[in-house]
Amino acid sequence: MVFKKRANNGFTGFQVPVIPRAPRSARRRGPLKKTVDDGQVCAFEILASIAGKLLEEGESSASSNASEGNSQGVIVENRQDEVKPLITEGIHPGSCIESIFTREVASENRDQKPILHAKSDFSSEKGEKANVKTETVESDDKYVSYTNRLVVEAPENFRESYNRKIKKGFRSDKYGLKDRLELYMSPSLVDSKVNVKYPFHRKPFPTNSFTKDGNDIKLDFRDDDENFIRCTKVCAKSKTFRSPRRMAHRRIKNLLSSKYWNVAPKLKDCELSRSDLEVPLYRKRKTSHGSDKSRHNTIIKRRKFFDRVSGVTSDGGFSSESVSNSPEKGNDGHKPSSSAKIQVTEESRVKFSIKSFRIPELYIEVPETATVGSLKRTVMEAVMAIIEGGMHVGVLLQGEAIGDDNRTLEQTGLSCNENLDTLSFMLEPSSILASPVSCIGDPSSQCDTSEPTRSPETLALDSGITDTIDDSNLPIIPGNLVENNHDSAYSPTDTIVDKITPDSKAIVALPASNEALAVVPLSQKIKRSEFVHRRTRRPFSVTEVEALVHAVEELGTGRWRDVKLRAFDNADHRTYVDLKDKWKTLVHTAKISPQQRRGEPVPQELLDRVLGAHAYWSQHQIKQHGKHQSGTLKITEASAERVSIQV
DNA sequence: GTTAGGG
DNA sequence: CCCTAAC
Repeated sequence: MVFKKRANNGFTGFQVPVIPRAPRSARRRGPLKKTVDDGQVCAFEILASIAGKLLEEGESSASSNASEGNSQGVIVENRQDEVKPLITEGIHPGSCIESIFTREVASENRDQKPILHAKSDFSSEKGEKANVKTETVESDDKYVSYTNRLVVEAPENFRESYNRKIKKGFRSDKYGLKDRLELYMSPSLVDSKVNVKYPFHRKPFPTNSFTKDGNDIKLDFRDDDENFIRCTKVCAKSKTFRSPRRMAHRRIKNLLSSKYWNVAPKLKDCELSRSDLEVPLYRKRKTSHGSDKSRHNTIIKRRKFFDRVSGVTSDGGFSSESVSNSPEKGNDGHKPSSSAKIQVTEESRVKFSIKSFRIPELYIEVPETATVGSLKRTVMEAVMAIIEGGMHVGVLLQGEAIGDDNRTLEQTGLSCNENLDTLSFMLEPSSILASPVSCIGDPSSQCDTSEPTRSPETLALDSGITDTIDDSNLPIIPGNLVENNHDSAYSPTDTIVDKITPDSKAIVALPASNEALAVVPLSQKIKRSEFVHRRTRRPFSVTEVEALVHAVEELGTGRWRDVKLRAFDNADHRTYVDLKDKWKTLVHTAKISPQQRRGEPVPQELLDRVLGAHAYWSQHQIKQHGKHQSGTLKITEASAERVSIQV
């Protein structure tokens, strides 16, 4: 494994892959495709490709609209007097691809079930037909009565030939599909607005989507037939997972459940091969990576990067195998260059198999009208944002970070089964992006996770990072990151693992072999991380400003908690301190000339109200003291007054 | 835990 | 947005 560092930029191992020119959102998604183990995203991508292709070919306006950009969705207004095909969409054979039709109706109209006719003629060149059926899921959401899901199942042979074609290239003209799937909405749906979503439509992306050439890490994911097959299989059974039932969920919180990225490295084996006793006691460090082979290398099987939505399985992502371009590629292993000062009396192998990394708590908010597709993208971007920032690995033993990176596994007690049970790995984002994604505010606005996640911060590790990290015996232990390049092998340069807090958004890998343990180690006794990074910047939208102003007008400027509760109770990412700060800047903004203002312009009307409220509460704060509601000011005059003075 | 204010 | 003193 060769992690190279970029000049002055610290550890960049897990930054975004360099993907050519493409919309950011598209780029972000890239890496995921090949990384999903269970194939879900894989399926999505395939579908996306097909859909994209078909849409390209499609003549309908809906189709062409949808194929633009990332195609968040197309709204088709159904006319009463006609039954017209709403969409033409490609379906991934063998999978339960959903074609999401949400019907937005008021609750009183719920009895009027939408009818979705699926005219299927999804057949391969050989004439194998796919089964197409629709399922209508009744939503418990008031505004989305029904969601129709389209399920397409193709015979095995169909699937395979299909996939084979896919494999040859997404741009192939032949997908083995003769016909398209056409959906008709029943006339009974008159005058209800029907959203036709293309949740999975995306641009095809290159096969080697997670690559970084040059001096940086190169992660190369390549699918093979096996993957595709597995992919489809899994998809078939993952229906429920993708059920759009709750697509209108107002706030999806704890979407990914686990509070930390803890997960379980499955420590299958802990085998100590006693065959390497000839290893020298003192091994001279070699900074040249891996020229010196040895069996002392760590074996990490490569897996996919993500484990469903909720999981980043890492072992692939970080494994040496993934770094296919390292000069040492093909080498059986590398001498643990960093072990120079380590006394190795016998060489043993400890195998680590990290099953997956889960994603920490993510807060996501989307409008009720958001599509499942956009939700997925949102989650995806949130996840990618975290990953892009780069990560570090820490090792926890029985919940406690192993601080001494110079110790050998053996010395640390990691070479015996007992301890392996309580071993956990931890990924820490270099830049915190804990929960940056949200789409509250006006629903019309695109659910665009703006703000590219801040560029990875330079880490404390910076100076300590090695130019190359050998795929040595401790590849996932920070010590390697820190030590390799330094002769002072014993200098306690380890700062990472030392302090990690439960809310440090760390990703922790836990032994999967023991479910019970999967929850244990991280929660306690972990110290605070030094890598407490800033939250991502999230500019207030006009809508939010409006809400804030309104609340302050009523509550005054000294009750931020109340303001929060009243106006931002469901916006978890806005703390009352945030609101207070925002108000502060609002007041400032209102006072300066429009030319000096930056960011999304706040309507002057709002700024006027800000000044008005500010003035009012400045004067009335003292009087108000104990009282509460009475303060509901009528600052109309005050405002005007103020404005005239100010302007 | 909240507020208020400087950074 | 962060940090923290002060309550």
